[in-house]
Amino acid sequence: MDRYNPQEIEKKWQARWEKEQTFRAAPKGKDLPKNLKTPKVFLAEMFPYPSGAGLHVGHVRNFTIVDVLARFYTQQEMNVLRPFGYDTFGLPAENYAIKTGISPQEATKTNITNFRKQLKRLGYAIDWSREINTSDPEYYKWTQWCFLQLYKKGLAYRKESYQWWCPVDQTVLANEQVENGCCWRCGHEVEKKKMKQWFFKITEYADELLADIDALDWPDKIKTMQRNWIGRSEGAEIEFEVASVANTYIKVFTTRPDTVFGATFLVLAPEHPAVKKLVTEETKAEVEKYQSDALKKSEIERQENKEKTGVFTGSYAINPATGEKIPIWVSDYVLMGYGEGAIMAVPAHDERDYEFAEKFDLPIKEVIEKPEGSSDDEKCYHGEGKLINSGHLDGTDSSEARELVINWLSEQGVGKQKVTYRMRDWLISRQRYWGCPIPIAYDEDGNEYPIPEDQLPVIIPEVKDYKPDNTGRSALAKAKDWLTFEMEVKDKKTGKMVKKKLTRETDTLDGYACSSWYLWRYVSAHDDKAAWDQKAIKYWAPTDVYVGADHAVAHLLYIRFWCKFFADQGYLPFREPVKTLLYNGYINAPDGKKMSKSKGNVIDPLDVIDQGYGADTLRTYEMFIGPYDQDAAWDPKSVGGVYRFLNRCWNLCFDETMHATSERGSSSDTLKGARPSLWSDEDLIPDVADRLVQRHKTIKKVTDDIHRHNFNTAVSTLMEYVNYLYKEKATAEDIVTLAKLIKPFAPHLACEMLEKMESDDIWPVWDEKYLATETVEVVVQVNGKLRAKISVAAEDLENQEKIEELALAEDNVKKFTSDGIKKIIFVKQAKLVNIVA
RNA sequence: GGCCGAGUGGCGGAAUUGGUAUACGCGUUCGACUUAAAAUCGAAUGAAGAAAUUCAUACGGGUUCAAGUCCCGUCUCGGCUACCA
Repeated sequence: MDRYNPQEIEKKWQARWEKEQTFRAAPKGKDLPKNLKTPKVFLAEMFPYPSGAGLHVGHVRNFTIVDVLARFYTQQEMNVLRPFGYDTFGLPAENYAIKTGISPQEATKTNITNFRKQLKRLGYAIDWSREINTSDPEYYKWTQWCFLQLYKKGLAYRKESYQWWCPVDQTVLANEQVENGCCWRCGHEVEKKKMKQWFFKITEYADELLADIDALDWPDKIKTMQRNWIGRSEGAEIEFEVASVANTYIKVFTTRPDTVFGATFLVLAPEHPAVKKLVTEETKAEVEKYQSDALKKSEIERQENKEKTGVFTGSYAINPATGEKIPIWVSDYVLMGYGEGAIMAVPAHDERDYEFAEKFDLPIKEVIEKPEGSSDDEKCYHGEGKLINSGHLDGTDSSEARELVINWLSEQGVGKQKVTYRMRDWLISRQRYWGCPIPIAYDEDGNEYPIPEDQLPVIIPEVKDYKPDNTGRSALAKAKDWLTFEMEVKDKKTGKMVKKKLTRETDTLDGYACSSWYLWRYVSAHDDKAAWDQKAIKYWAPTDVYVGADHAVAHLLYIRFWCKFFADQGYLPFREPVKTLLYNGYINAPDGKKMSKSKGNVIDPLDVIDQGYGADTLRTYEMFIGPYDQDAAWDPKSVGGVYRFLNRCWNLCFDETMHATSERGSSSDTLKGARPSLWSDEDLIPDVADRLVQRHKTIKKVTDDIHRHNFNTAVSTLMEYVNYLYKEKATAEDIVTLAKLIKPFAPHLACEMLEKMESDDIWPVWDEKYLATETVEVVVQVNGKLRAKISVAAEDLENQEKIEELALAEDNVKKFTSDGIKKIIFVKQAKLVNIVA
C-alpha cells in the first residue's frame, strides 16, 4: 500500500487544476456560466495587501473559510464565483521604495508573484482569470472613473479645513486612521494642519447607511460599531442672539432642548469663526492665545488632561427662552467638527458643563426636578423629570417638553428640529506617490478641471526619488513632464473651447477608495469598456458571502456608501453590496500572544506545509481550531492530530485491511474497478443498518454545519465517522461518502480518494428514513436526575402510557420513587421521561 | 465613564428550540506490536468514593417537572468607544 504522502498528491492535483482551469466561473471568453438556472454564489475574502513576507496563518484561516464554502457549493452543483485580488497601493511599498530605490511597481509585481505561488500551494479553488490588482492601470482607470462620477454629482469636493497630519508620513489622515491621537501606520503623534483637501460626501447617505444596517446578515458587533460610528443624534438647533454685537447669532446643537431655560452660558470651540467678532479690547489677547494653544495641543494632550480649560470672550448672548443675558466662553471641550461647534451650557443637567461652571464660578440653574426615589446621586441630574423654573412649561414632563420647546422656539424663528451625525465626510486626498492619482487638473487661477473619461487613466509617472517634497506634496510633483500639460477646456468666461496649460493634482486617493468597488470588478475583471459589465453584475452581484477579519467600520462602511451611490446612478441593481458577512477571529501564537516578527513567535504556513504536513492538514487544522469567529492560539500538537486524522482517511481508502469484507465471499461489481477486497453495502446485509444510520447522520451533520459556518464541528463529525469506520471497516460507499464530505477541507486527499474509487464529487444527500432507527433509547429521569435508560421500539414513542410503564418498572427508578409519584412528564422530541416524586 | 461580548476538565473546545453536561482533538496513563524507540493500533481519562451515589458549566439568588442555556444581582476577562452637547 502507498503511504499518505501529501507532498506528492498535492503537487499532482495542483498541476491538474492549473492545466484544466478547474475553477473558472465561466466558459472561456464569456462572462456568464452556461446554466443560468442553477443558483449562483459569489464568495470573496477581503483582498489582502501582498506584503513581502507572504502569506501568514491569519490569511490562511480567512481564505480557507471562503474556499470551504466555494468547494461545498460547487459540489452542490451551483455556479460559484470565487475570484481573488490584491490591494496593492499603500505606504509600505512607498517606504520600501524610499529606502531601497526599488519602485513600488516592481516590488508589487514581485510580491504578487510570490503570493500567487503560495495561494496555489494551498489548493485554493480560485478563478485565476479574474485576478485583479488595484495599482494596475487597467484597474485604477476605473477607480478614477468612479471618482469622476462622484465628482459630477457634487459628492467629491475640495474644502479647506483643519486636518489630521502625520509629520512622519507627511500626509493627512482620515479620522478613522487616527488611533489614540497617533498615526495608524507609524504610531507618531498627529497634528492639526489647515489644508485644502478632497472629500467624499458620505454624510449625504448617513440616514440610509444607518437605516439599512438592521436588515443586514452581519455580525451584531459590526452592526453596532457602524451605528455608533454614524452616531445619529436627534435634537434641536437653537439660535442665540449676541447682545453686544448687532445682527450676530450663535447657533448651537442640543439633544436636550427641554433644558433651554437652564442654559446659563454658551461655549464655543476655539476654532469657531465667530470668536474673533466676540472678543473685546480687554479679552482679545487672552482669547487668541487660548485659540493658538488649543491648535497646537495634540489629541493625546487633550485626552490626558480632562481638566476643563477655557476663556471668557467678553460678550454676552440672550437666552431665547428666558431673555437673560448669559456669557459666551471659549473652550476646547467643545469640538468644531460636531454639531455647530457651539453649545448652550446647562450645568445643572450636564456633567461637562457642570465641571466647567464649577471651575469658572458660573451660575447653575436647575430646570428638571429629579423624581423622588431616583437612585441617581450625581451632582447634576441628567435623567427625565418634571420641568421647573421653566416659565410656561413648568410641570411638563421633560420627554414631552422637547417637542414643545422646539415648536415654541420655531414660532419665534430661533430654533428648529435638527439631526446631527458623528460621522464626518470622508477625507480622501493623500500626499503620497503610491496611490491612485486624482483625475483633476488646475489652471493658474486654481479652477478645477476633471480629466475627461476618454483620457483615463491618469497613469502614475515613474520617478527617481520617492520622498515627498517639503511643501507637503507627494513625489508626483517631481515628475515635471507629467505635472503640467495642455488640454482643451471650456473657457470659464467665454464658454469657448480653448487649449489651456494645466497642472495636475498631486494628491492621490486614499487606498480605501480603490477597495470600495473591487467586488464589482470581479464580475468582469478585465473589461475595457466599463468598470463592471451590466449583464454580469446583474447575474453575480451582490456578494453572497464576504469574509474578513479587519476593517469593521471604514472599508465596510465605504463599500456600502459607494453601493448606494452607484445604485442611484443606475449602475447597480442593489443597494447593499454584501448579503452575509463573516468576520473571522485572529490566530495567535502558541503562547496566546499576537504573532509578531519582533517576538519571534510567527508561524509560517508554508513551513507547516513543507514540514510534511501538507496543505490539506493546514487547511483542515485551521478550520478545526475553534469557532471561526473567535480568536485561537496555534497549537503544534493539534496540527499533528489533524494530520493523523487525514492519514486515517487515507488508510480507509488505500489499506485493504481496513475494508469491510463479506463472509459470503462474493465480490461486488457495483463499483467498477474497485479493488477486489472492497465490498459494497449490498454484500454486508444484515449488518448494514447501523452503517447506513451512521453515514446518513454524518452527511446531515456535516452539511448543516457548513451551512451554519460551524466548520470546527463539521470536522469533528468527520473524525467521529472515521473512528466508526476504523471499528467497523469501510465499504466502498463509506469511502466515497467520506471523500466527498472532506473535500472542501482537504481537497487534494479527497480527489485522490475519489479517483481511486472512480467516483464523482457530487455532494451526498441524506435520507431521513435512515435517521429514524427501529429502536430508540429513552432517558428516564427522577426529579430531573438521570436514573435509567430504556430501549423501546420507535413506534412506541407514540405510546406514552407504555413508555411510562416501562420507565416505572426500572429497578433504579423504583428505588427513587418509593415515596410516591406526583406526576410524570414525557417529552417525545427529547425522548425523555421525567418522573416527579 | 459608556456600549457590546465571554467565563464549561490539565488544555483547545462540544451541547442547534430549556430536555442524557464535558462530543471531537490535544495531553496524560496503561496495554499490543518491536531487541528497543518512533510511528501505528487498542483501552482509560471532570472531582470524591470500594460501590451505590454525591458534587461540578465564574459567584450568589430566582423561574421551571427540568437551567451551561431564561431572569435579577456580583466578580473577572476581552473588544469597541471615549469631552459627540
